[in-house]
Amino acid sequence: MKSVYNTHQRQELLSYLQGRAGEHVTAADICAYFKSCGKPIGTATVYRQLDKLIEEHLVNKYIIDEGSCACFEYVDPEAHHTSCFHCKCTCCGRLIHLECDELEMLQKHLSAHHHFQLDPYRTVFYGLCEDCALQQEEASN
Amino acid sequence: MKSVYNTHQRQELLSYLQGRAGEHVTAADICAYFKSCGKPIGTATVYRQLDKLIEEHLVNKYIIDEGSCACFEYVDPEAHHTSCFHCKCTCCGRLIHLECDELEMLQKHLSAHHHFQLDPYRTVFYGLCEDCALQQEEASN
DNA sequence: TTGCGTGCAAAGGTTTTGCATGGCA
DNA sequence: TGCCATGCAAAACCTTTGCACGCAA
Repeated sequence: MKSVYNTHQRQELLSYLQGRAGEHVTAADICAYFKSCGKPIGTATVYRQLDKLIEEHLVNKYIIDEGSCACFEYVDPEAHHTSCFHCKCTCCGRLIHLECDELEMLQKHLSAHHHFQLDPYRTVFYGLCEDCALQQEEASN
Repeated sequence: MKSVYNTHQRQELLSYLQGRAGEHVTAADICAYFKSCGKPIGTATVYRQLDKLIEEHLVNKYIIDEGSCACFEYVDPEAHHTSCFHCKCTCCGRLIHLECDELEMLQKHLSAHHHFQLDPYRTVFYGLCEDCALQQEEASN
């Protein structure tokens, strides 16, 4: 039986993440934010709290690229969970966040026809974002 | 105009990867292998060559878990028809090749509705293969 | 009071980079 | 010859861990 202490840091962190629901935040972002606020939170504490919030299903963790850092995102436990997918531009590094029914279809299709249970948290679509695709077109002309 | 030098190290590395097509290998594995052969290849060289092979679409990179190291795997360029997608089981590491019209639909959908040009070579679907999904179900019962 | 949480610093691991040398074309 | 590739070591990077102290319950 593990009790959860409602520390000042935990409250601040959770509140910050809730305020950015729908955005991706890195551990470094979080540390930088609280530092700039004049109420810094230790890096280790941020990671430890994030781990706990993940276990409580209040936060999701996304591994976009190895070598770069992980992204975290608040998930509203009340909201009925829609699958969230990510597109990463291999050119500019931009990360695009998608919630789309068609993509849930993909999930069902893979399950029904290919017996593969897609994990949207791990899966990242790589390609070119709109801007970079346009730039490459222009460059080739 | 970038030319590719066919160095001794590149040949050895490619040959090693081809011999393990269908398996996933880490950079550390590669270094250890060549060291044990008495013809060691520098770590930096391994990473640099892998990057090049990835750009040439001769090798795919897989990120199973953050914190652990990336996996690499040879992909037969002949086997690449129009659109070939890869599914990687995050449990057993199995790699599944998919050719499916529905997945081409996905590509078109992302392009049309999200202005994102999907790169099928880079993109890997992560999730559970049939066997591992069944095992996890049994385990939870 | 109990024991979990915090912060700092140091360690851990993989990957990247600088620079001089080596080798392919 | 010109340029790319290599190797070594050091740096960079994110993340985890050890330990003493602080603080919620």
